Amino acid sequence: MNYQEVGLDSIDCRILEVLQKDGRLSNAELSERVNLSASACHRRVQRLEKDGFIAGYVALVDPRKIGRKTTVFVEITLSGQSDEVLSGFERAVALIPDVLECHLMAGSADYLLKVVAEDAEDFARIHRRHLAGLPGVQTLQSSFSLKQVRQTTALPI
Amino acid sequence: MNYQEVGLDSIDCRILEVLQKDGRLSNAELSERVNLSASACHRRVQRLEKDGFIAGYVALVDPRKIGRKTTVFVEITLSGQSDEVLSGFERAVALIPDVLECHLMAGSADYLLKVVAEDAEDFARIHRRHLAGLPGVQTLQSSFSLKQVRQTTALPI
DNA sequence: ACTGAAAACTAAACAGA
DNA sequence: TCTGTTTAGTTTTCAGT
Repeated sequence: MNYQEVGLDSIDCRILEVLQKDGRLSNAELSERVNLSASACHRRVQRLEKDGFIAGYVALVDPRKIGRKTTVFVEITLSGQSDEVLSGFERAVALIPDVLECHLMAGSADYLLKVVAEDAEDFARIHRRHLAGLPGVQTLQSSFSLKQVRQTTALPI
Repeated sequence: MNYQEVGLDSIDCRILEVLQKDGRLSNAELSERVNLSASACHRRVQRLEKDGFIAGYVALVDPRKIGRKTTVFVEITLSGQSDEVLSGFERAVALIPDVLECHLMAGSADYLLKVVAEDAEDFARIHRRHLAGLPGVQTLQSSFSLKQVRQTTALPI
């Protein structure tokens, strides 16, 4: 990344790198890791939060531990591509908690959804109860993930 | 979710729900939100961490703010599906920081990668420098996301 | 940008239901 | 065993230099 283009210096980058790995670091420890006084560090973090570089802090829950062992990618084609069809679909998708991601894809009017389910049977239920009934759906194709080889929330800085 | 099956009670679930939205809540405030004394709450959180329900805490960095405006899903077919080919591929993929996710997909020996880039040109660079040279790659198809309709790290509990 | 003090928070020990 | 109370030690926050 060329960090100067987005208004950061190398210490800001370092702060983001560290907090992306451990969002609960105390300011005291963070400041040590980036070689800054605690107060200077604290002010930088506040600025990064205020300016939206840090969108928030979250706890990551292990999906397998709570029984969500299955990830499915669903490709959906809509029957039309008017703004109403698209935004009606998007509003409806946003209400399904099992859908973690929804992307409008280039090329055709296709959406790619990332869905988490307990198992294949549970996905069938989600499919029936939530996906099949989405407004404007023309085709719908599901691909199951067998194994998550890599999964990170940390962006390269 | 049927939380009892995974060894949680309704308060544990509530804690996970809350921490998935705000991972930096103080124990004092968390305990208020879940109607528990601070110490009881604190012990539950520690248990959830120790038992791996909480995999960690992270700061979420806004990809657009740091210039990563483009998400691309890449579908890769390997030339073989022996364990060596697969694990060689997986080891190599894990070293590319631009690849946020890599899934082994059911059906064929296909992988689905989620890649973040600054723009299409930057993706072309990543493609050339990192993806094309991955061991065992047979075919490689890229789909660009035009718009992130929904993006959450919070699992439904 | 640093210092120091007040306020808030954490984490452990102890006690009761 | 689970919850609540107390307490000592940290950390955060903010005013002053």
